Amino acid sequence: MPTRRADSARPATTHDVARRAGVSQATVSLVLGGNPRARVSAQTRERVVRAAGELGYRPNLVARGLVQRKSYAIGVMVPDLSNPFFLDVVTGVQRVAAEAGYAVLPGDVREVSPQRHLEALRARQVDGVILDGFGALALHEGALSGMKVVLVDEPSERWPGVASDAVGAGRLAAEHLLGLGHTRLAFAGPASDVHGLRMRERGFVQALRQAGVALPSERLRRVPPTVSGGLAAMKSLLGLPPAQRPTACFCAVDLVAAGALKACLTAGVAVPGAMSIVGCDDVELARVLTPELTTVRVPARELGARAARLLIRQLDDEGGSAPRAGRPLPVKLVVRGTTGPV
Amino acid sequence: MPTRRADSARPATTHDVARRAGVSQATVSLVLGGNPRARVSAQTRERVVRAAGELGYRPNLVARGLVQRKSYAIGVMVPDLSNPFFLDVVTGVQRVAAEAGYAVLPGDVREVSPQRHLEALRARQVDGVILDGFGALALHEGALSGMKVVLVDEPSERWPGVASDAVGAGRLAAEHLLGLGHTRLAFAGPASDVHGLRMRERGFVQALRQAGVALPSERLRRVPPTVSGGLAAMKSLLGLPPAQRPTACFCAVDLVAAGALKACLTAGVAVPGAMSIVGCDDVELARVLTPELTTVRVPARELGARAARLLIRQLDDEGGSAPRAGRPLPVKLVVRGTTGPV
DNA sequence: CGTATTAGCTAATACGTATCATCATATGCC
DNA sequence: GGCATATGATGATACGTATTAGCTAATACG
Repeated sequence: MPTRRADSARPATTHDVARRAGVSQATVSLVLGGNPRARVSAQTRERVVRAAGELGYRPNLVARGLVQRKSYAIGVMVPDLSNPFFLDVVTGVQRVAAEAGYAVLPGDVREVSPQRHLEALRARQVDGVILDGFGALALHEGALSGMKVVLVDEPSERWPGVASDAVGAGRLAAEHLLGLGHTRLAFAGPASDVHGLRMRERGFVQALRQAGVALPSERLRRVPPTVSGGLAAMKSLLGLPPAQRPTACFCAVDLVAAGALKACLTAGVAVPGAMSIVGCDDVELARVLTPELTTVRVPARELGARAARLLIRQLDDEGGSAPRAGRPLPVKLVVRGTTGPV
Repeated sequence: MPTRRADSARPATTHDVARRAGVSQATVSLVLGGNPRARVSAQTRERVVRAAGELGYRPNLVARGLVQRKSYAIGVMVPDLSNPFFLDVVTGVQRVAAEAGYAVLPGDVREVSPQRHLEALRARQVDGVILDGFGALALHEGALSGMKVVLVDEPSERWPGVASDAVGAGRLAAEHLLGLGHTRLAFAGPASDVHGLRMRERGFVQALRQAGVALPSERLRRVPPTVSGGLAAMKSLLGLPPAQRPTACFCAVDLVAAGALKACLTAGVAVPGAMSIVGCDDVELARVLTPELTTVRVPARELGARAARLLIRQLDDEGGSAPRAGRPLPVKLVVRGTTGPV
């Protein structure tokens, strides 16, 4: 009890392996460490590998990180992980990060402020950060100084980013509804200044204007990007006098569309008979609803995957110049059950 | 270009602070490091704090972790983060972990095997792991050897854990449906050997048996714990000859219930008129559906929070004995729109 | 006044790995 | 055989922090 022997519960280190294999710690590091092109004879290599196996050696990434000044971890921050869209983005990041040997520290911002979260990530020496859904708000802070950053759906001069064709998304929704003969249209979108969402609205409005269709402000609803936000928006739209009441509504976020649909169904308004609804994102929920939601698919996973590739390339190229963003990812209209002719 | 001066972009270290404050590195560590009860004069403390502020010093958690043999990070593994229930569990963990100064590395298992993920967590020197929804499968592996572990909804002799009253959940669902006069009942649940879900089934079956109501195997459906699983299950139940067709169904997972509901609605089967449906979990989705889902609320966040507290107490008590699990968390029937009399 | 105690600070070391300069040995070539 | 070179392994050092033993100066005590 008082004396504590060499604790076998303590994980084996390169020193332990070296001792057992009869070589130096440096040699062990060369054999088991990163670069496989180290000059080590096949014989000693074999001895080291065997000893490592026998001791159950696992490299300590913390120690490695300290000396290499690299943690092989990246952070990703989104506004709300409970929105499946953002979860998909993170999943996309995770997939390519895992392949490249990077861990991902996902950050929701519901619980803790972006600034604090960024500080935590920095303290843990993440090699870079992917930011999705933050307006100029968080970006102008010096909180990002000295960090490698990739933005999602947020154009910037300072940092590279990836984006989806948000304007196109709004446009597609508008054209679809116009094509069905709707002229009294409504829009429900988040009040936030998230750039991507603003662009969806802009695309929608632009297409309407080009078609000579008006979007009066009483049919514009700015609500939180949640189901209850959509619920409130549609309730209020349904309360308009018949002459102003829309026959179709574009919701810039699927969750909002889900709320809008629910408002209609509980109010006895037939969908798509009396009200057509178009969402945007194409989250899994869209196919769970009845009727299934017509929406614009935004390739969330691909968005995340590209962001991760962009960041990791930047990291592996050892301070190489930040690569420029590619073209916006195309979006696609997916017609399902919530839209129909007037 | 060739010569590289002291790079001011490199974050300040305790040495830098020490130099600027005119004290030793050790003193800086005493002032800024963990324990605030270090004996340092107010004067030097002030000098150090100011110097740190001027240099924008941030402690390097990697280095600290190396010497303290503690990373202040915990891992949490769930089967599927896209299931909001598990996301809620993780959120609960995150909340209390953040308070205690721990970071959380959430792990989905859809992309990478549990074993690989555990290895990654171990390599990053996490201080402990919270495991949810893994059967005996992953547990009997030696992959957990030497790790501090807390289980969620999975009883074990070896590791402490927290649990919800899964048997009670099944029971509540049964009693509710029996109370409405249903006697031809069905069950749809995951085929997996996840213990918590099995117990939900057991509670349901037990309560039926006590009421003298049979649950013949043709009204038992084992499907993946997803929406499409529920869809398939209900489709197949609706295909039964009228004499065998159930008038109500308990789905052990809300997602399955959502699929079941959709199957009914698209088949023109009135809910709750011709079919009552009870889910389990009470995820947000339950209130998005129309009609809203009657379900049994399982306190996911609280489950995660307790698991985190259990783990962190274990960690802070410096190898203290693993605390025993408390009582199962109570569950609660939430009657909404998918159940009604026969 | 001499000694014991304490407060306040520092030098040295450790954590586990990567990496570089160095050294010993083997091989090539004329 | 003698020299240049390539190969294979090692010792030493660094990464940024925590921590302990120990040192100095000041204070307490008899």
